[in-house]
Amino acid sequence: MKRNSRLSLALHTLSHMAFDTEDAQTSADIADHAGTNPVVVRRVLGKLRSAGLLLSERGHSGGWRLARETKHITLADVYDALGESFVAPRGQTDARTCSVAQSLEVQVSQIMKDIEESLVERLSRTTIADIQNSTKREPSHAH
Amino acid sequence: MKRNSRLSLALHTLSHMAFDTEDAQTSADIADHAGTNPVVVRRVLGKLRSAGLLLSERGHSGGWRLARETKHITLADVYDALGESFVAPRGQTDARTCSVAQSLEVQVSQIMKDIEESLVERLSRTTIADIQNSTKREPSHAH
DNA sequence: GACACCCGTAACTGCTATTGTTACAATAAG
DNA sequence: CTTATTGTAACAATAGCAGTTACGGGTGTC
Repeated sequence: MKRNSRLSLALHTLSHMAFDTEDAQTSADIADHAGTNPVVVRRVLGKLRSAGLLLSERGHSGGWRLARETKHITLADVYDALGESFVAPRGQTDARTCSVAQSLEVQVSQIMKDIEESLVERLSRTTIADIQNSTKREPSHAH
Repeated sequence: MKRNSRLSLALHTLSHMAFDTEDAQTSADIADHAGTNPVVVRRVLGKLRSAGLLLSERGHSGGWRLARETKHITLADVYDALGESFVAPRGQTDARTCSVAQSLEVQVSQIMKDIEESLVERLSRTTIADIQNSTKREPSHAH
Protein backbone atom coordinates (compact mmCIF):
# COMPACT_ATOMS: atom_id res chain seq x y z
CA MET A 1 0.00 0.00 0.00
CA LYS A 2 1.08 3.53 -0.51
CA ARG A 3 -0.58 6.87 -0.25
CA ASN A 4 -4.00 7.76 1.04
CA SER A 5 -4.26 4.17 2.06
CA ARG A 6 -6.00 5.04 5.28
CA LEU A 7 -9.10 6.32 3.56
CA SER A 8 -8.95 3.46 1.12
CA LEU A 9 -8.57 0.92 3.88
CA ALA A 10 -11.39 2.48 5.87
CA LEU A 11 -13.83 2.47 2.98
CA HIS A 12 -12.78 -0.99 1.98
CA THR A 13 -13.30 -2.34 5.46
CA LEU A 14 -16.60 -0.63 6.09
CA SER A 15 -17.98 -1.90 2.81
CA HIS A 16 -16.81 -5.38 3.50
CA MET A 17 -18.20 -5.45 7.02
CA ALA A 18 -21.63 -4.68 5.71
CA PHE A 19 -21.76 -8.14 4.14
CA ASP A 20 -21.78 -9.74 7.55
CA THR A 21 -23.23 -7.47 10.19
CA GLU A 22 -23.79 -10.25 12.68
CA ASP A 23 -20.32 -11.53 13.50
CA ALA A 24 -17.63 -9.28 14.82
CA GLN A 25 -14.55 -9.34 12.61
CA THR A 26 -11.07 -9.46 14.04
CA SER A 27 -8.37 -7.07 12.95
CA ALA A 28 -6.38 -10.09 11.77
CA ASP A 29 -9.15 -11.16 9.42
CA ILE A 30 -9.61 -7.65 8.12
CA ALA A 31 -5.90 -7.19 7.66
CA ASP A 32 -5.62 -10.45 5.80
CA HIS A 33 -8.52 -9.52 3.63
CA ALA A 34 -7.21 -6.03 2.88
CA GLY A 35 -3.65 -7.19 2.39
CA THR A 36 -2.15 -5.32 5.29
CA ASN A 37 -1.25 -5.62 8.95
CA PRO A 38 -3.53 -6.09 11.98
CA VAL A 39 -1.95 -3.18 13.80
CA VAL A 40 -2.45 -0.90 10.83
CA VAL A 41 -6.07 -1.97 10.77
CA ARG A 42 -6.52 -1.27 14.46
CA ARG A 43 -4.91 2.13 14.05
CA VAL A 44 -7.28 3.15 11.28
CA LEU A 45 -10.42 1.55 12.64
CA GLY A 46 -9.66 3.01 16.04
CA LYS A 47 -10.30 6.43 14.58
CA LEU A 48 -13.57 5.26 13.11
CA ARG A 49 -14.51 3.92 16.52
CA SER A 50 -13.70 7.25 18.15
CA ALA A 51 -16.01 8.88 15.64
CA GLY A 52 -18.79 6.47 16.49
CA LEU A 53 -18.82 4.64 13.20
CA LEU A 54 -17.60 1.33 14.55
CA LEU A 55 -17.71 -0.62 17.77
CA SER A 56 -14.92 -2.81 19.02
CA GLU A 57 -14.90 -5.51 21.64
CA ARG A 58 -11.90 -6.87 23.41
CA GLY A 59 -11.21 -10.39 24.48
CA HIS A 60 -12.44 -13.71 23.29
CA SER A 61 -14.76 -13.57 20.26
CA GLY A 62 -14.26 -9.85 20.19
CA GLY A 63 -13.62 -7.75 17.15
CA TRP A 64 -15.19 -5.01 15.11
CA ARG A 65 -18.72 -4.34 13.99
CA LEU A 66 -20.67 -1.49 12.46
CA ALA A 67 -22.15 1.04 14.86
CA ARG A 68 -24.89 1.85 12.39
CA GLU A 69 -26.17 0.96 8.94
CA THR A 70 -23.92 1.67 5.99
CA LYS A 71 -26.57 3.83 4.39
CA HIS A 72 -26.19 6.13 7.36
CA ILE A 73 -22.43 6.41 7.10
CA THR A 74 -21.27 8.99 4.60
CA LEU A 75 -17.82 9.40 3.15
CA ALA A 76 -17.67 12.73 4.94
CA ASP A 77 -18.10 10.87 8.23
CA VAL A 78 -15.15 8.69 7.35
CA TYR A 79 -13.07 11.59 6.11
CA ASP A 80 -13.70 13.55 9.27
CA ALA A 81 -13.06 10.53 11.44
CA LEU A 82 -9.64 10.06 9.90
CA GLY A 83 -8.76 13.69 10.40
CA GLU A 84 -7.42 13.92 6.88
CA SER A 85 -7.00 17.23 5.16
CA PHE A 86 -6.48 16.88 1.44
CA VAL A 87 -6.33 20.42 0.18
CA ALA A 88 -5.54 22.58 3.17
CA PRO A 89 -2.12 22.06 4.71
CA ARG A 90 -2.46 21.10 8.36
CA GLY A 91 -0.57 23.20 10.84
CA GLN A 92 1.97 25.97 10.24
CA THR A 93 1.16 29.45 8.77
CA ASP A 94 4.43 31.31 9.08
CA ALA A 95 4.14 34.88 10.23
CA ARG A 96 7.06 36.47 8.47
CA THR A 97 7.88 37.95 5.03
CA CYS A 98 6.15 41.09 3.76
CA SER A 99 2.65 42.25 4.50
CA VAL A 100 1.49 41.55 0.97
CA ALA A 101 2.64 37.98 1.42
CA GLN A 102 0.79 37.72 4.71
CA SER A 103 -2.38 39.07 3.24
CA LEU A 104 -2.14 36.67 0.31
CA GLU A 105 -1.42 33.85 2.68
CA VAL A 106 -4.66 34.54 4.47
CA GLN A 107 -6.59 34.69 1.24
CA VAL A 108 -5.03 31.56 -0.18
CA SER A 109 -5.72 29.55 2.94
CA GLN A 110 -9.25 30.88 3.03
CA ILE A 111 -9.76 29.68 -0.52
CA MET A 112 -8.33 26.31 0.42
CA LYS A 113 -10.69 26.07 3.35
CA ASP A 114 -13.58 26.81 1.04
CA ILE A 115 -12.45 24.13 -1.36
CA GLU A 116 -12.08 21.66 1.48
CA GLU A 117 -15.58 22.53 2.61
CA SER A 118 -16.92 21.82 -0.88
CA LEU A 119 -15.10 18.52 -0.86
CA VAL A 120 -16.67 17.50 2.42
CA GLU A 121 -20.07 18.55 1.17
CA ARG A 122 -19.56 16.33 -1.85
CA LEU A 123 -18.39 13.48 0.35
CA SER A 124 -21.47 13.77 2.51
CA ARG A 125 -23.57 12.86 -0.50
CA THR A 126 -22.18 9.39 -0.85
CA THR A 127 -22.67 6.64 1.69
CA ILE A 128 -20.90 3.37 2.24
CA ALA A 129 -24.02 1.66 0.98
CA ASP A 130 -23.62 3.54 -2.28
CA ILE A 131 -20.22 1.98 -2.77
CA GLN A 132 -21.71 -1.48 -2.49
CA ASN A 133 -24.51 -0.63 -4.85
CA SER A 134 -22.31 1.01 -7.44
CA THR A 135 -21.59 -2.17 -9.37
CA LYS A 136 -25.16 -3.33 -9.23
CA ARG A 137 -26.34 -0.06 -10.70
CA GLU A 138 -23.57 0.27 -13.26
CA PRO A 139 -22.33 -3.21 -14.15
CA SER A 140 -19.82 -2.11 -16.79
CA HIS A 141 -18.57 1.20 -15.58
CA ALA A 142 -15.41 1.49 -17.64
CA HIS A 143 -15.93 2.46 -21.29
CA MET B 1 6.97 24.94 4.85
CA LYS B 2 5.52 21.51 5.09
CA ARG B 3 2.92 19.64 3.15
CA ASN B 4 1.01 20.51 -0.02
CA SER B 5 3.16 23.60 -0.25
CA ARG B 6 3.35 23.36 -4.02
CA LEU B 7 -0.26 24.34 -4.58
CA SER B 8 0.01 26.97 -1.93
CA LEU B 9 3.18 28.37 -3.44
CA ALA B 10 1.69 28.35 -6.92
CA LEU B 11 -1.46 30.19 -5.92
CA HIS B 12 0.51 32.58 -3.82
CA THR B 13 2.89 33.41 -6.64
CA LEU B 14 0.26 33.74 -9.32
CA SER B 15 -1.77 36.09 -7.18
CA HIS B 16 1.24 38.15 -6.37
CA MET B 17 2.39 38.38 -9.96
CA ALA B 18 -0.92 39.87 -10.96
CA PHE B 19 -0.03 43.01 -9.05
CA ASP B 20 2.75 43.76 -11.47
CA THR B 21 2.13 42.26 -14.87
CA GLU B 22 4.72 44.44 -16.62
CA ASP B 23 8.04 43.42 -15.10
CA ALA B 24 9.26 39.89 -15.14
CA GLN B 25 9.92 38.57 -11.66
CA THR B 26 12.95 36.49 -10.83
CA SER B 27 12.72 33.22 -8.97
CA ALA B 28 14.93 34.77 -6.30
CA ASP B 29 12.45 37.57 -5.68
CA ILE B 30 9.53 35.19 -5.63
CA ALA B 31 11.36 32.83 -3.32
CA ASP B 32 12.26 35.64 -0.96
CA HIS B 33 8.72 36.84 -1.01
CA ALA B 34 7.22 33.44 -0.41
CA GLY B 35 9.79 32.45 2.19
CA THR B 36 11.34 29.59 0.28
CA ASN B 37 14.13 28.74 -2.12
CA PRO B 38 14.66 29.91 -5.73
CA VAL B 39 15.12 26.37 -6.97
CA VAL B 40 11.92 25.27 -5.33
CA VAL B 41 10.17 28.16 -7.01
CA ARG B 42 11.59 27.26 -10.40
CA ARG B 43 10.52 23.65 -9.90
CA VAL B 44 6.93 24.58 -9.18
CA LEU B 45 6.62 27.42 -11.66
CA GLY B 46 8.21 25.25 -14.30
CA LYS B 47 5.15 23.05 -14.20
CA LEU B 48 2.91 26.06 -14.57
CA ARG B 49 4.98 27.11 -17.56
CA SER B 50 4.59 23.68 -19.14
CA ALA B 51 0.87 24.06 -18.71
CA GLY B 52 0.93 27.42 -20.45
CA LEU B 53 0.04 29.49 -17.40
CA LEU B 54 3.37 31.27 -17.13
CA LEU B 55 6.19 32.37 -19.39
CA SER B 56 9.81 32.40 -18.39
CA GLU B 57 12.83 34.11 -19.91
CA ARG B 58 16.42 33.22 -19.33
CA GLY B 59 19.38 35.49 -19.06
CA HIS B 60 19.80 39.06 -17.98
CA SER B 61 16.58 40.78 -16.94
CA GLY B 62 14.78 37.50 -17.44
CA GLY B 63 12.23 36.02 -15.10
CA TRP B 64 8.63 35.00 -14.92
CA ARG B 65 5.42 36.61 -16.11
CA LEU B 66 1.80 35.61 -16.54
CA ALA B 67 0.87 33.99 -19.83
CA ARG B 68 -2.68 35.27 -19.52
CA GLU B 69 -4.93 37.27 -17.25
CA THR B 70 -5.59 35.96 -13.77
CA LYS B 71 -9.30 35.92 -14.39
CA HIS B 72 -8.63 33.34 -17.07
CA ILE B 73 -6.61 31.07 -14.85
CA THR B 74 -8.71 28.75 -12.74
CA LEU B 75 -7.62 26.77 -9.73
CA ALA B 76 -8.31 23.66 -11.78
CA ASP B 77 -5.72 24.84 -14.29
CA VAL B 78 -3.18 25.13 -11.50
CA TYR B 79 -4.18 21.84 -9.95
CA ASP B 80 -3.86 20.04 -13.26
CA ALA B 81 -0.59 21.78 -14.02
CA LEU B 82 0.92 20.52 -10.79
CA GLY B 83 -0.26 17.00 -11.47
CA GLU B 84 -1.50 16.64 -7.92
CA SER B 85 -4.01 14.02 -6.95
CA PHE B 86 -5.55 14.71 -3.58
CA VAL B 87 -8.13 12.00 -3.14
CA ALA B 88 -7.20 9.26 -5.57
CA PRO B 89 -3.98 7.40 -4.81
CA ARG B 90 -1.56 7.66 -7.71
CA GLY B 91 -0.15 4.41 -8.97
CA GLN B 92 -0.36 0.89 -7.50
CA THR B 93 -3.55 -1.24 -7.26
CA ASP B 94 -2.39 -4.59 -5.99
CA ALA B 95 -3.88 -7.61 -7.67
CA ARG B 96 -3.92 -10.10 -4.87
CA THR B 97 -6.20 -11.08 -1.95
CA CYS B 98 -9.72 -12.41 -2.51
CA SER B 99 -12.12 -11.54 -5.30
CA VAL B 100 -14.44 -9.66 -2.98
CA ALA B 101 -11.50 -7.48 -2.06
CA GLN B 102 -10.66 -6.87 -5.68
CA SER B 103 -14.21 -5.97 -6.53
CA LEU B 104 -14.39 -3.57 -3.64
CA GLU B 105 -11.07 -2.11 -4.64
CA VAL B 106 -12.46 -1.27 -8.04
CA GLN B 107 -15.55 0.29 -6.55
CA VAL B 108 -13.63 2.31 -4.02
CA SER B 109 -11.25 3.70 -6.58
CA GLN B 110 -14.14 4.52 -8.87
CA ILE B 111 -15.76 6.47 -6.07
CA MET B 112 -12.49 8.27 -5.46
CA LYS B 113 -12.21 9.19 -9.09
CA ASP B 114 -15.72 10.61 -8.99
CA ILE B 115 -14.85 12.64 -5.93
CA GLU B 116 -11.70 13.92 -7.57
CA GLU B 117 -13.73 14.91 -10.60
CA SER B 118 -16.10 16.88 -8.40
CA LEU B 119 -13.15 18.56 -6.79
CA VAL B 120 -11.71 19.65 -10.12
CA GLU B 121 -15.10 20.88 -11.21
CA ARG B 122 -15.27 22.97 -8.06
CA LEU B 123 -11.74 24.26 -8.63
CA SER B 124 -12.61 25.32 -12.16
CA ARG B 125 -15.12 27.75 -10.73
CA THR B 126 -12.58 29.86 -8.92
CA THR B 127 -9.95 31.94 -10.68
CA ILE B 128 -6.76 33.53 -9.44
CA ALA B 129 -8.49 36.87 -9.81
CA ASP B 130 -11.10 35.65 -7.33
CA ILE B 131 -8.42 35.14 -4.73
CA GLN B 132 -7.32 38.73 -5.03
CA ASN B 133 -10.86 39.98 -4.85
CA SER B 134 -11.79 37.81 -1.90
CA THR B 135 -10.75 40.37 0.71
CA LYS B 136 -12.30 43.25 -1.13
CA ARG B 137 -15.61 41.46 -1.31
CA GLU B 138 -15.51 40.12 2.21
CA PRO B 139 -13.34 42.45 4.30
CA SER B 140 -13.80 40.61 7.61
CA HIS B 141 -14.15 37.00 6.64
CA ALA B 142 -13.50 35.39 10.02
CA HIS B 143 -16.36 35.79 12.54
C1' DG C 1 -7.70 -20.18 38.16
C1' DA C 2 -5.50 -21.14 33.70
C1' DC C 3 -5.68 -20.38 29.11
C1' DA C 4 -6.70 -18.63 24.64
C1' DC C 5 -8.25 -14.78 22.12
C1' DC C 6 -8.38 -10.03 20.82
C1' DC C 7 -8.00 -5.00 21.27
C1' DG C 8 -4.95 -0.74 22.48
C1' DT C 9 -0.56 1.25 22.18
C1' DA C 10 4.13 2.11 22.32
C1' DA C 11 8.45 1.68 20.05
C1' DC C 12 11.19 0.90 16.30
C1' DT C 13 12.45 0.12 11.32
C1' DG C 14 12.43 1.15 6.52
C1' DC C 15 10.54 3.44 2.61
C1' DT C 16 9.05 7.38 0.00
C1' DA C 17 7.81 12.07 -0.91
C1' DT C 18 9.13 16.60 -0.33
C1' DT C 19 11.79 20.51 0.65
C1' DG C 20 16.03 22.81 0.96
C1' DT C 21 20.63 23.52 -0.86
C1' DT C 22 24.70 23.59 -3.80
C1' DA C 23 26.56 23.41 -8.21
C1' DC C 24 26.86 24.17 -12.90
C1' DA C 25 25.63 24.43 -17.89
C1' DA C 26 22.86 27.30 -21.06
C1' DT C 27 21.17 31.60 -22.42
C1' DA C 28 20.50 36.54 -22.92
C1' DA C 29 21.52 41.61 -22.10
C1' DG C 30 24.71 45.33 -21.63
C1' DC D 1 33.43 39.52 -21.46
C1' DT D 2 30.77 40.01 -17.55
C1' DT D 3 26.63 39.63 -15.21
C1' DA D 4 22.03 37.97 -14.39
C1' DT D 5 18.82 34.35 -14.61
C1' DT D 6 16.61 30.02 -15.92
C1' DG D 7 16.94 24.77 -16.20
C1' DT D 8 18.55 20.69 -14.00
C1' DA D 9 21.04 17.39 -11.66
C1' DA D 10 22.62 15.72 -7.37
C1' DC D 11 22.49 15.32 -2.67
C1' DA D 12 21.19 16.01 2.31
C1' DA D 13 17.68 16.60 5.76
C1' DT D 14 13.13 15.98 7.17
C1' DA D 15 8.59 14.25 7.76
C1' DG D 16 4.86 11.11 7.15
C1' DC D 17 3.48 6.53 6.90
C1' DA D 18 3.18 1.46 6.47
C1' DG D 19 4.90 -2.44 8.52
C1' DT D 20 6.45 -5.05 12.46
C1' DT D 21 7.33 -6.65 17.19
C1' DA D 22 6.14 -6.54 21.79
C1' DC D 23 3.34 -6.33 25.60
C1' DG D 24 -0.38 -4.78 28.72
C1' DG D 25 -5.43 -5.16 29.54
C1' DG D 26 -9.83 -7.08 28.91
C1' DT D 27 -13.11 -11.10 28.07
C1' DG D 28 -14.84 -15.47 27.21
C1' DT D 29 -14.08 -20.83 27.71
C1' DC D 30 -12.60 -24.67 30.09
